[in-house]
Amino acid sequence: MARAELLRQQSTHLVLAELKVACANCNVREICQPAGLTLEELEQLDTLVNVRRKLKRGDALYRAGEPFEALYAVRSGFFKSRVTFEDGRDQVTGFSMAGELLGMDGIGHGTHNCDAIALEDSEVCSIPYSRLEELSREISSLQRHFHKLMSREIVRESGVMMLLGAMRAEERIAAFLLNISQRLSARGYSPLEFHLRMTREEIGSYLGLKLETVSRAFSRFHKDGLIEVEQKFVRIKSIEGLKQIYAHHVN
Amino acid sequence: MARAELLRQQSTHLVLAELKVACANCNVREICQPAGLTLEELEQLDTLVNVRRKLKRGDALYRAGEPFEALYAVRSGFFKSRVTFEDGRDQVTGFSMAGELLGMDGIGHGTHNCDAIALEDSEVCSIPYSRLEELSREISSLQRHFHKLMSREIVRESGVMMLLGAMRAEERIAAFLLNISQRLSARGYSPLEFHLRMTREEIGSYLGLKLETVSRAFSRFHKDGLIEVEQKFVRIKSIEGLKQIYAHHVN
DNA sequence: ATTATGTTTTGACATGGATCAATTGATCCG
DNA sequence: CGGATCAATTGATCCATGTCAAAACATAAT
Repeated sequence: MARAELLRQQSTHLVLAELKVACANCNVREICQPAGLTLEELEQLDTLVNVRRKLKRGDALYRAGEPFEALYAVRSGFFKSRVTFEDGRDQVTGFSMAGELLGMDGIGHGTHNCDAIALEDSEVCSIPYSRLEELSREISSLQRHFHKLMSREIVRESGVMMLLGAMRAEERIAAFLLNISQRLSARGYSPLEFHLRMTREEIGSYLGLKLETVSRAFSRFHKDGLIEVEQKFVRIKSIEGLKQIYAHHVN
Repeated sequence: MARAELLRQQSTHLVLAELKVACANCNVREICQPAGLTLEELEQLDTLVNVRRKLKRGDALYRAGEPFEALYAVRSGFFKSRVTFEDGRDQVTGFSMAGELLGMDGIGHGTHNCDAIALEDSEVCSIPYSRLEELSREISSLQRHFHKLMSREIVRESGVMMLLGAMRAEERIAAFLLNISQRLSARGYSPLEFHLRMTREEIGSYLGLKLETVSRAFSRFHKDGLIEVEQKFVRIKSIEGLKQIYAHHVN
């Protein structure tokens, strides 16, 4: 065996070993590690999640139109997804934080349908889609898990349609804050204090509102004692108060 | 073998035979029959799509909260999907016509997330989900096909988010008409003349508008010579004109 | 057929959120 | 450090769409 080949193999083994350790310790296991895997299956999984990628704030993980090859598990950081219209208008379609899966829009037509932009320095694990297909034919719990993630994305989006189609400005913004709070909480962060990674304009785009309206709602909530805001830092003073904003509204 | 058991088997065979014929002639093959299947695989597929169900106008195919068991291929007819809010407000999240797949929202949490209501007498084939999982582990083209359908649902919904979040009333309605036209066309119907199966109110709910706004837009389009409308019947006089309504708008 | 119920159209008016504009405060960068 | 750029707040005004109401029309029920 040629010396170069030996070196390459060693280096590959090193990388795999590192990853194995990394995956075992990964704090965002919920994506790549469905429950009830055998040891053998776990080792196969190590061959699935194979490449890490670091992004700086503002970098695109992928862009609309690029060929689709992999899904991405967010390990750390924060992303927005955005679709752009022919005439230049765009719409933020979602925000993704650590532990969430990105890129499922690309499967249907083989090219990405939206841009995924890092809102802070971030790190993702890429999951080559063809390998995921193979493995999920062999490991039924992986298959089931993956289907659930896709379906939940569908459900998430109908929730946003509800926001956009049937709620008024302050309701949307209260729902938005509660949603962020709940997702952070599910990942072990404080549900009551957090830094928003996106601008008022990006929140507005996501919610179908102008940035001024978002800002005014924040001020209003502050005046009513529901939150404290200082730039991107938010402290929720009354979860219940926020919930009432839209629970309360009659028809 | 007991006589009853014999009878049951015969009857099962009969049903399967009927279905085989039906599936082979089915005009909405795009859901259940990915390209490139072997004969053997085709026979397996016959065991997948096993039950037909007829619905009258107004019937629910399923309702939010019901346990999820199957996906449904619309064979004929027309459905709306609808999510309902705690306080009673609801939002139409989509319309489904023959050849489209319904129910993918249920996979993620094991219960349906929305109601699917027949807007006219309709017929569906049900596809038990557990069987689909099994089969798509064996037939990779079926697996791939199913993943594409789910992904396209995600993409469809981001398109609706775009409508709701970034477009004005007349743009939304022009886009809606063009979308219906294009889907009918893809299924061999006239793209220029069709019956809307839903009310102005349902269109409005889907588009985040009030029924009066929908009605006024139709009148406006008629006045401008873009369409003819008579109740639920629509004739498109100028596809280009409709396209310009939103292509035209500058930021 | 006749009545009852639901759907659509159209007008008059109200309003929530957009737009325009000015100021202040952050953050980046040479 | 100092200027430049970007983000956020707040006020004043406007307008697209919602709301309310009435009439015409369509469909279903008796």
